[in-house]
Amino acid sequence: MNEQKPRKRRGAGRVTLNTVARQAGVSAITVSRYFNQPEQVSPERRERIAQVVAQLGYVPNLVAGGLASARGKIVAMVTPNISGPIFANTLQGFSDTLSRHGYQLLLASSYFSIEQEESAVRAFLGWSPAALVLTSRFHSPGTEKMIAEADIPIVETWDYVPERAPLQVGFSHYEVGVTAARYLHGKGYRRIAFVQNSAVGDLSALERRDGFTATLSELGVHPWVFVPDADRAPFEAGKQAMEALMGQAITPDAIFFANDNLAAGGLLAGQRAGLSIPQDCAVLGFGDYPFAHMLLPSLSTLQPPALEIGVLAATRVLQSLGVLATDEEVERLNLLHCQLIEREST
Amino acid sequence: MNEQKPRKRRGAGRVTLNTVARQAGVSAITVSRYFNQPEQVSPERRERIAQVVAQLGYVPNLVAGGLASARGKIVAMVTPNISGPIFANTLQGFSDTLSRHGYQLLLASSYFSIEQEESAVRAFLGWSPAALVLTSRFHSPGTEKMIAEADIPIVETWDYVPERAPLQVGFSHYEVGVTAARYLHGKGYRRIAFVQNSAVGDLSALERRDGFTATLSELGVHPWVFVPDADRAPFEAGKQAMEALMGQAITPDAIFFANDNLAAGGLLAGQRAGLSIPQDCAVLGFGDYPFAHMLLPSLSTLQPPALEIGVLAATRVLQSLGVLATDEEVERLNLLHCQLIEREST
DNA sequence: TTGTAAGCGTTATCAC
DNA sequence: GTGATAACGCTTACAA
Repeated sequence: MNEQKPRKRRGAGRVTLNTVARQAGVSAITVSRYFNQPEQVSPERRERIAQVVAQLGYVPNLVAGGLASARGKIVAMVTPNISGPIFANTLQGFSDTLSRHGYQLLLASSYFSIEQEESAVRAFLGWSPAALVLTSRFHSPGTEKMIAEADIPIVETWDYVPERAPLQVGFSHYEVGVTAARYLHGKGYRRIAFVQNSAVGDLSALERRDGFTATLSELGVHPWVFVPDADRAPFEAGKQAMEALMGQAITPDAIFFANDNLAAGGLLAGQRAGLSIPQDCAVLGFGDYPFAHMLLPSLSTLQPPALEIGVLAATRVLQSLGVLATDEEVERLNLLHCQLIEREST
Repeated sequence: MNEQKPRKRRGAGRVTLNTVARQAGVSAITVSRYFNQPEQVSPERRERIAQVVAQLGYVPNLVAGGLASARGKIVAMVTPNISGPIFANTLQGFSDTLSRHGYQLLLASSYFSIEQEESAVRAFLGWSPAALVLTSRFHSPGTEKMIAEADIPIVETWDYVPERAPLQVGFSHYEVGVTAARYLHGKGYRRIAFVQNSAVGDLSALERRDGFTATLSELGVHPWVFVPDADRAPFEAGKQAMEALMGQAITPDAIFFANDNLAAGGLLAGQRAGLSIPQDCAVLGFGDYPFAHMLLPSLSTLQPPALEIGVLAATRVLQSLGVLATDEEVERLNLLHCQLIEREST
């Protein structure tokens, strides 16, 4: 067991606001104002303080500031995962927009588990963040309680549910399903299947399915739904789906996959089996993952406004905090839309 | 201009350690111990406190704790980007390992700019994080100064430079170049080119180039280096490179691209021009991006230990903090290796 | 095992 | 425009 490196506690020797104040011959609060409301400090003192700050290499202690003001310049975000192709762009847009305004990002991932989300939210709240951003609308009762009581702006992203209390920045997954169904039906396909995501807990994907199947039924087409084994990686699940579907007596002429990873697996499995796509079977994905345009044939898909969600969520947060100006009240409902990207696979 | 939502300052009504202490009939410090050294609190009080905490929904204020102890349970990380395929896995591994031990991740991206990195580091230091993790060894003088003076564990990832002071968790990019050169030469290729990254500031990619060209020279092969236009997206830059290289009088029989995005662009441009790969020209990438195995032909590439870097970096951080046990001193030098993934494109 | 007292470094409040 | 003073909610140090 190694010993924790001994660090002097009571910040002995640390450069504080007081050190700067003494050196500059002003009071601590003036230095504080120099950082927070510089216009309230006379130009001469401003210059003097700037000098001392540079000379001493003073870095404001934001922890102390956060405690004193009960409002740290931190925004917390919980996302299902970081490394996936979906949420990464939202994260990037969110983080960049925030940091441009001096806010820091506290991040955790939930892996689509509402329990993990709850524990992340609980830990975050201890840092009294300026705002909290969640992904999707599905939370544990504990999380619901915390966000109801938290006295900070809460934003839910990716989903869009007007009747919920938090700010909404997202799109309707159901609508995505509707769009996909109309599109495939409009292209003349009539034996149409949906392939579900193998990741348990991705409830939004089920809404896409519901919109898809309901619309097909309305159009008089009986929709197939294929559910891959729960433990498979998406790419493998896509393969499994394609092999299973094309091995039947009656085969589909178009398949809508719950996401592009599944679709890519399906695409390759189809080609390996000698199918020509889209002639024998069209393939439609969801997500417009980075590789979608690199496949052969390139993958038709629905592109979610990922980056836009991140930027807009950050903007609404900053507006709620009064950092960014708004003409009127902060827009609570922000409905964005997916874009159908037609490529070669349909 | 909208007004900042008025929030009570002096946490009026907020549930604090003292509220809990009063309710439980103990002193504040006992409640504090209940959270930090539960074994020092008698079972009866422990149970009583647990009850009250649950009943009041008390959430410890980590900001106050951080200020008092000068050691917040936050670890800060600066990465070139979040959404790219490269660093995302490192980030994920890092974040997950940390959060398993109750530490939170403070994150910012630098976009390969040492100025942005410096400003992120400065902001982070204000939160007095328990540790700081950077990507690569290239920093501004200001950053160097801060990390030299900061009294916390510093880790540099992805690069591996034993002579530097911070903990190193990474691999040798130069060695990657050497491996690639030997591999292509060993396969019998003799007219070999390197395609540089279009992203300015990606200095590690230049080290791969150096290892590659130096090794080829040693092997008696004259290495080509193609530099795409600086403003192009990687995929487009790869296309440009392939078209330019194959348009010459003497064409290469193998190309090593600085990363898989470039390689994918090259691959598709080659196929579109009617080349068969690898017969007419072999293509080797770097990164093993998620799509590498989905391409047709699938892309041979060098796979960096991305996730492993993240997990190991977090482990070393936790060991340095005494959270995780170590037999001896914390390993300062952690050299990992890339793996050559041979697929169809070579 | 438990408690008391004294800060941690900043900002809100109010007075000048 | 500037300053003195008292918090913010917790943990360290020391005592019992």
